[in-house]
Amino acid sequence: MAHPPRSITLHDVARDAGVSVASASRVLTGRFRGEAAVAERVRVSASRLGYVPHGGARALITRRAGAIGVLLPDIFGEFFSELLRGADAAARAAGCQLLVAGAHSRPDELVAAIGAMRGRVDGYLVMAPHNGAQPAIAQLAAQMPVVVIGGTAQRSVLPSLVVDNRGGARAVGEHLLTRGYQTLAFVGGPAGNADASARRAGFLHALRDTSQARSLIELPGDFHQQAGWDAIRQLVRRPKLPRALFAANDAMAIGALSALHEAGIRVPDDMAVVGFDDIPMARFLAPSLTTVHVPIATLGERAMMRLLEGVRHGTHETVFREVVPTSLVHRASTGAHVDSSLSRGVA
Amino acid sequence: MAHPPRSITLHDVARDAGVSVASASRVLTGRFRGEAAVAERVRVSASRLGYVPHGGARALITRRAGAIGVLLPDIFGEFFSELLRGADAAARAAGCQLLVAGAHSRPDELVAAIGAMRGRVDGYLVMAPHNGAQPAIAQLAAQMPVVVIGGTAQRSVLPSLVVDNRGGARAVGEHLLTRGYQTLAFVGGPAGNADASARRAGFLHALRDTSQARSLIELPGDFHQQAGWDAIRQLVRRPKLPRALFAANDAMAIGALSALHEAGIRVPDDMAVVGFDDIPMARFLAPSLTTVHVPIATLGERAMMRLLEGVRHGTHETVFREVVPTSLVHRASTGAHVDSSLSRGVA
DNA sequence: CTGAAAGCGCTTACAG
DNA sequence: CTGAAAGCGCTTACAG
Repeated sequence: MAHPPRSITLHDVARDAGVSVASASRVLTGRFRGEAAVAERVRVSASRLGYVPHGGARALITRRAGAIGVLLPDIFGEFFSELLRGADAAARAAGCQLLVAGAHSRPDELVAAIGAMRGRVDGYLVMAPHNGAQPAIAQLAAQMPVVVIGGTAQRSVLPSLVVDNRGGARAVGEHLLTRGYQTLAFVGGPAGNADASARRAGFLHALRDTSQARSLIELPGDFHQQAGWDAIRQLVRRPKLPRALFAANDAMAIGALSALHEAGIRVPDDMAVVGFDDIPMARFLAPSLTTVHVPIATLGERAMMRLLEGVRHGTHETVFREVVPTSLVHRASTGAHVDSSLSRGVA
Repeated sequence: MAHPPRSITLHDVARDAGVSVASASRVLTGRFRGEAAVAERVRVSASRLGYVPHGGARALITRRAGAIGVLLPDIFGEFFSELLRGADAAARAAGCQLLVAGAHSRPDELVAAIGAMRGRVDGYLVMAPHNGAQPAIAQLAAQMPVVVIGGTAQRSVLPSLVVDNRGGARAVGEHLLTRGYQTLAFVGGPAGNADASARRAGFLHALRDTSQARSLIELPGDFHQQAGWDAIRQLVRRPKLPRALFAANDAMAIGALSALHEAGIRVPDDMAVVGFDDIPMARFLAPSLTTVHVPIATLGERAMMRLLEGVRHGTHETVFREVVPTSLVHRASTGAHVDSSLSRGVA
């Protein structure tokens, strides 16, 4: 293992500026109370020598790593880049780094990732929608500030930010019923995924609340586009096509639109399609996708802000549950008017 | 600032196991040569006390941070999550963490992000397609292992992995000409973006190489969906529509498909559309998108692997330029047959 | 093999 | 105000 050439330390800067390391440290951390000229000399030396503080040494003494661990279930799709974008913005505003790890589908992988970050982060932002991950997260939260995003069981006692999945899905059900759709299909999310379950529950709730006659076909899914595609392939084999399809997320709705297009089934004329998430691309689909808007970047940002509060005040015992509201966005895939904001340059 | 309760240190483990910290350290880092029973005692103590090494202290003494800084121009869209996924996989395989920072459009922001990571990373993976960022990166590379992904100027002397933009774009031009399209439009990328320039150059090259009469309309773009949408709005105002559109990336092609759909212009019958990147969603568009395949996750993975090599051997002086090949994928948006791999469950 | 000790680079009481 | 010194938690020559 070759070592990088020994880099410039505070000692070098201090000597160059003719002061003690203590004074140099004070200047550079803004705690210096002496003559301005001396401070200036230190700053000049530091920048001329290209000094950069050693993060590890600083973390050792300040007991603050200056970084937040971000654990994602899997890194793919627009959803996660949006979430990360929000978290990154909030962390940067607080001068904090992001240590990111993705692709944890099994609880033991999550535990391993948590362990690998120990000692180098001040807290964790965790997205682990699978119910099996709960115990590991709860244990972590007992020792460190943790904020969970989405997908916690109802009775969870973890600090968490959750999307109003039930409310959003219920609005979808009501919308479809109001528009007179009687035969419906639902493509679900991964088994054991709390967000997916809540969306299903909300949708069923809306259907139950009506006296209208209606039928519902449920199809399995996993949040990937292919699942939406497969769902349509299943449906076309049936004697009668349902008039509306609700996919538990946008990616599957996109897959469904693709298969419908290929099968020559018109949307929304022959079948209406609704998604969930409102990823940035949803409005640019053909036809544009009616979906439940989730403020994804804001979700990441809020979660990070609350986590940083906990880190700052050492109050990681505080349990809270903040629900982020959702709203149904009517677009062309359910026959609504085309979203006019497009022409106003909203990206 | 509240401090977390002082955590378990190696000292605690050593005392609990009845050995010196040196021996405890040796056991835990696999350098212990004594009795197996002693080693076992240390391991038991460590796990019972919930010991986790302090990353900062370890970095201080080993001069290895165990993390790689990843600098992205902006975190959005499927492209970046794919790239990150590949980089994450390679880093994890090497037991390395990812310190991620995004949204650097201006060179000075990039410099700031680099500075903030100094002392806590062993190397940098940089994606900074804007030409103005070159000097900052070159300076960085003189001191630390760096690998640049995509978008470097032709004569760059930085270790880099670049996509074969020219070749891919040229194939698009040739394909369109071969199919007899004579009136073409091109939507470019951001000004000063090296990837975008190379794609334009490759496309123009193909058009120049033919004796066929043809016309080309160039439209400005910025890699966002909206730009593709706007491009179509521009084109429909003209007296005559071009027969084929090439967008410098998939996001803009998606925006174009959306606007074409809304305008009632059929794809590919009235206008063929081609993108670049082959993001996972491309095959699920309606119609499915003909585009240039870029192995995005592989790109991130390869780049990380080469970077880690440099870190391991301290050979960050080695300059290389690895070109990742691209290939044109024919789908429905240019009238090709529908991609049959869909039905084989490829997500 | 094993432990006492030095030292990585930094910040911060503690004296002066 | 300012500097010498202690010490954060760890690894690794160096003796024994």
